Amino acid sequence: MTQTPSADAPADPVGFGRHDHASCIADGLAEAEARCAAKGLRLTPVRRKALEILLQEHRALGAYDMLDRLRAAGFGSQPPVAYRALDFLVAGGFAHKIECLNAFIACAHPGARHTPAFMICRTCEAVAEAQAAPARGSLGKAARASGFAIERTVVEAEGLCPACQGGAEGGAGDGAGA
Amino acid sequence: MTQTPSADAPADPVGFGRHDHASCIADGLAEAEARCAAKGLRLTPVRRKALEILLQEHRALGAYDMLDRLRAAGFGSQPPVAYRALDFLVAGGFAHKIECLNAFIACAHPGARHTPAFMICRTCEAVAEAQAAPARGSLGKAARASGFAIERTVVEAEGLCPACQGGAEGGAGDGAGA
DNA sequence: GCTTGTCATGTTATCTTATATCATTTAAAC
DNA sequence: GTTTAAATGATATAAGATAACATGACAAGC
Repeated sequence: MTQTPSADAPADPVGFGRHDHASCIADGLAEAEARCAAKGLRLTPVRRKALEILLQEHRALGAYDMLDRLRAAGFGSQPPVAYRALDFLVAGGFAHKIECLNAFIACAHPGARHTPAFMICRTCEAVAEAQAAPARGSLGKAARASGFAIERTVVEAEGLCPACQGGAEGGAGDGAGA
Repeated sequence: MTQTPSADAPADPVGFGRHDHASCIADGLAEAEARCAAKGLRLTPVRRKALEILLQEHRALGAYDMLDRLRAAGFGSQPPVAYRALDFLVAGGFAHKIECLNAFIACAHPGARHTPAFMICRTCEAVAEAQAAPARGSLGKAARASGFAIERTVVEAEGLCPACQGGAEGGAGDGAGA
């Protein structure tokens, strides 16, 4: 079931479009280190490793998948190990939880105060993060009309990414252009 | 955007504020019966009871809460009993799943083909359903820009309902009650 | 009436996701 | 170096969800 990308795929099929994935990881870690230093947060080894694991894929990872990988990296092997690291990353804005998958993904816009929205491919499981402004649309209108005070929003769209449309739905195909 | 309060909301967010709750239940059941008859779906006793249970509250119910109530009503007591009834209701558009709560709620606009959005009070747990148009806002823009084809959206807002703002957070107002 | 196919239900078992709790260790502050 | 707070390790269990199979209800066809 596992598709282990990034092992031998030169161009990552995930993330909707090609990009310099190595810099995704390096930049994400550097950004997290800088922000933790600035805010007095402690990016401990297990937390750093968890973030690195998330950054390796543009897809959401379940807590137990994370746990497996942390264990493989020599960290503890009980659920709280993964959940605590993930909680830290989410609280610090370095990762997000995808509610409809019960899974976690590295934040694509760390540092920015933002309201994330996610596009989730149901075939290849790639996830792209966009900015949402739900409070400005019909939801915001309904909230104002009813007096509801929005504190946090969850916006997730499930569908097909460019590579998985048009019959190439097996996903993961290298040659799949847009 | 327009900020006209309360006057022009096309679909009122049932759940916050007082209303004839008895008719919520009666109307919901009648609507479901009519739509099942029209579509050849079977609203069996356990399914009907599950819908009635959901309609009794403007808040989300976990599958195991549902199971408890179904058991109390004389139906089976194993998880699939609740999950099957809930699956039927969700598939038929009579109920929705609130992803960030892992819980279920009766649809407030049955019959209408719609993209629901939810406002969830973190204090009293009341949930109101509104209409969303996520594909028209920044999410839709991002989807078009990246070539992502949206099939389903999850839009949920967590915050405080009118009754729970301003110190009266015990849910004293009980806007959804009786 | 009986058979057959289909859908729904009951039940067992198991799997996945998540948290409470307490002991121990590490890092930092003094 | 001692104190203190935070982080980690480990055990146990709660909560959410599904797979698999047996039984039952009911309509269609013989």
